Amino acid sequence: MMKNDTDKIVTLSKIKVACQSCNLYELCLPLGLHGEDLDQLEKIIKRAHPLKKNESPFQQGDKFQSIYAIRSGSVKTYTIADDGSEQITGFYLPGELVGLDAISDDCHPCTAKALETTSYCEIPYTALEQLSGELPSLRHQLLKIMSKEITHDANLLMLLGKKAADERLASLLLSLSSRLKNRGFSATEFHLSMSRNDIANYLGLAVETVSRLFTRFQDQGLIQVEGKFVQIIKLEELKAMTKECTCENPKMA
Amino acid sequence: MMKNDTDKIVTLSKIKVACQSCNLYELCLPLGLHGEDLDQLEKIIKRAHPLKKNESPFQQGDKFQSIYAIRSGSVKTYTIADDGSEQITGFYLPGELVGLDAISDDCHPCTAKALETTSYCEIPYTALEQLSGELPSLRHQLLKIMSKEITHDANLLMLLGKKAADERLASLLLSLSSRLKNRGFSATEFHLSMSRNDIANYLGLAVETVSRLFTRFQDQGLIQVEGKFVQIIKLEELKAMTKECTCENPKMA
DNA sequence: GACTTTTCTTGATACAGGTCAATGAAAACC
DNA sequence: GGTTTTCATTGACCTGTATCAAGAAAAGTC
Repeated sequence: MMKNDTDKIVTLSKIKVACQSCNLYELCLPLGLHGEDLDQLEKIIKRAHPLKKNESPFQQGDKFQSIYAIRSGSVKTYTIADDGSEQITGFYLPGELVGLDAISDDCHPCTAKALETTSYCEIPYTALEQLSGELPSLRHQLLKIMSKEITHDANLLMLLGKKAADERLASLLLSLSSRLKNRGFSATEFHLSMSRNDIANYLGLAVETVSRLFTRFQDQGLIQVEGKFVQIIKLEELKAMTKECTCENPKMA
Repeated sequence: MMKNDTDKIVTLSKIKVACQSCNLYELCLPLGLHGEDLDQLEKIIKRAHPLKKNESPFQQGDKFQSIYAIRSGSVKTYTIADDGSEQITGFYLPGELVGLDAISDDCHPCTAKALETTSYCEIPYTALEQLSGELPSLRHQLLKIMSKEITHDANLLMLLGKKAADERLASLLLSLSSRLKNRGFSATEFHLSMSRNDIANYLGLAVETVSRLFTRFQDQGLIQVEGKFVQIIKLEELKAMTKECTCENPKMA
């Protein structure tokens, strides 16, 4: 039963999709582009074969060539430290761009790996940077997306720096919920394409803690879990949870 | 004695400095620009009066107008959550750009505050975005700086997600050390312009923990501390500290 | 210079969440 | 279909760091 649901979500895509007809148009790079301009962008975009689960479009240390727009499926990015420990830096959903962190050093600081069957568009960066010189809308949108990535990371910092374990998990669930909603999926029922281990790693927790939290949330009637299938029952309470932090010092200026 | 040292570092700047003669040229936005192009960039840059300690160039929620390049001094950025708790998202040194996270929503998601007397250049964003269309080098450098910000945040995530308290403090000290070095200051002796409280907040720790760590590091002979003045004695050992993480699972693929 | 306020340090105690260990449940593989 | 391997859950225990409390040192203020 879960398998079927996953497939339903995953296999929306056909291999050959133009930006014009892509339902992610509003979320992705081409937002604001039309006619001739959009054609130009499409000309530089390569559409590759979908990735199978666990395949990587690029590895940490690879020379930076392209950024990648997820079309369907999902991807995680992670860095491996010198000591071999892995830190997941993000989960990416359809319409999101992966690889923007490679621009500064011309080399990918993290590895991307498909969490499930995932199709994507490859956008050669040199061409993109050049084209963004000619198309103000594209330039605008690119900078905007990069800025959003910075904001997102800053939020995550807040999360890892200050929040308790339950608030962290709640935040992740809410983030996925709202992003999925924006993409036309249900905000209240969805599949987690990542493992408990991935979630724990991302949130800076132990797997056991994450597992316990899922059952606790369920006991509290906040969510309904069955393996990777999650149903959010009390969205508002989850939201409240991420807000009412333990620390109560409103005097700080 | 500490006051004097601080002043020495802070008051390098004169109010009117053109990018051409600014010693931060290599680190800042104009990198790669010359002659005519550099003139164009300079034309849009405003140079404002220095900020006194605790003054803010912008506040959380302000409409986004400009990004800010620090010329001398230093700045912290922080967000205030709904519950009033504050999370510091970054410390910025000369040559670094503050406010890039505001591009995506056209509104500053954080407040910036001077940690000491700080001079800066204000760069109106609309003009910058437009100009970056005409000047490939500028466009390149802007994207690069934004990408670096993303990478930096990702590192910090790693820090807060996985590392123990002592590794976090070591990382911060090393980050400051190397950034100061790049800016022509000493890598081994410097002032912390931020309070212990700020450090603790940034690293997701309690002030008491930070304080204890400073004394412990000193007892271990790693550093020498006197208030805000820090001298790094064993740079290599500090570096080793940030690498040898507790978790030893090199089997993870 | 005395007074107030803030910042920093140090000690004692408590608890959230990590670690270890064991079992159950899915996937993956042959 | 059974076996192996990976993943998830649950319990018992322990440790690092937060919290509470109190004093010392700086930094502002008059």
